[in-house]
Amino acid sequence: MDTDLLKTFLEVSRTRHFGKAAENLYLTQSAVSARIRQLEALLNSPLFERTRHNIRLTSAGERLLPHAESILTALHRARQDVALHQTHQQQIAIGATANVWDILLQERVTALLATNSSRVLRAESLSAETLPRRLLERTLDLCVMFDPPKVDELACKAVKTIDMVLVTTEAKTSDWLPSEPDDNWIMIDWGTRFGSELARALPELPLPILQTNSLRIAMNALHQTNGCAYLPANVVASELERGELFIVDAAPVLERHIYAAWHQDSEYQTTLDELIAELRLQA
DNA sequence: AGAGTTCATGCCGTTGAGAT
DNA sequence: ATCTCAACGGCATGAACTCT
Repeated sequence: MDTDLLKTFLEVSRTRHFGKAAENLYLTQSAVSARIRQLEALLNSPLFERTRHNIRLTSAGERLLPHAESILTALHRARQDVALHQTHQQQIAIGATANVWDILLQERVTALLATNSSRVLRAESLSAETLPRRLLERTLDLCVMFDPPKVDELACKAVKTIDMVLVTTEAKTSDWLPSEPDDNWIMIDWGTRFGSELARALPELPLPILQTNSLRIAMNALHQTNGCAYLPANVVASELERGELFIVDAAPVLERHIYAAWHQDSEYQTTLDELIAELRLQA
């Protein structure tokens, strides 16, 4: 199968528009139309429902989507691997959720690169749902995340424990807890387990004014709204010191474990062990 | 020669202005 | 408020062209 057909399929499914897809691919609309028709003939199944001003994926199209993505990612990786083989280098693909990159990995990966490691890294920020699938497809070698994947083929270990503290932008009394909408409670996605632990620990929490999986968005909103949020103690340490943030004494400190996961049959097992050590991800 | 692309055109649904 | 109709937008198709 020609990968151009898959690229075209992904672009049309992304833009939901033949003309826009054609523009993005530097083709004419009719070329895009022809490619999609060709792919549909190849798979013997319609991939899009064409109604005026509304292109929708059919169920066959929906099923093709993850396959198309992984085929193209795998091909891209294979090309890089072959190129790197000539220089005797290894490429390791690391995936993590946005907030794990923010609070832990970004800084460490940058530090690792600065040490002139012979490894070539590929860093991807992905949703928690996508990470295990990408390990199984072997388009990622190592994942770092809040919730351990429950898949037999994947090995997993807790590599870090982080203390989460409730902070506000203004000092509060010792018995204060957020309970009103005006308290501007900001909910950050620290994994499924955190959500249930939080509900148990603070059942009176109001509805969040913002829910996000990005630490940067949360921090911004926290300062803009004078709100409150559960954040990693290490991240807010300097702001606490400077008096820009305050710990809510009445709220419990919640521990979050961060897990590293990889494929049990990974060909890079030794390299991954070394990498976990170099990234200081030891429990 | 064959595959892929462009160009011109057709078909059909949507939109919006004007008439009733 | 509803209807009509022209203009527009968007996908499909076939002939011609280009490239390898």
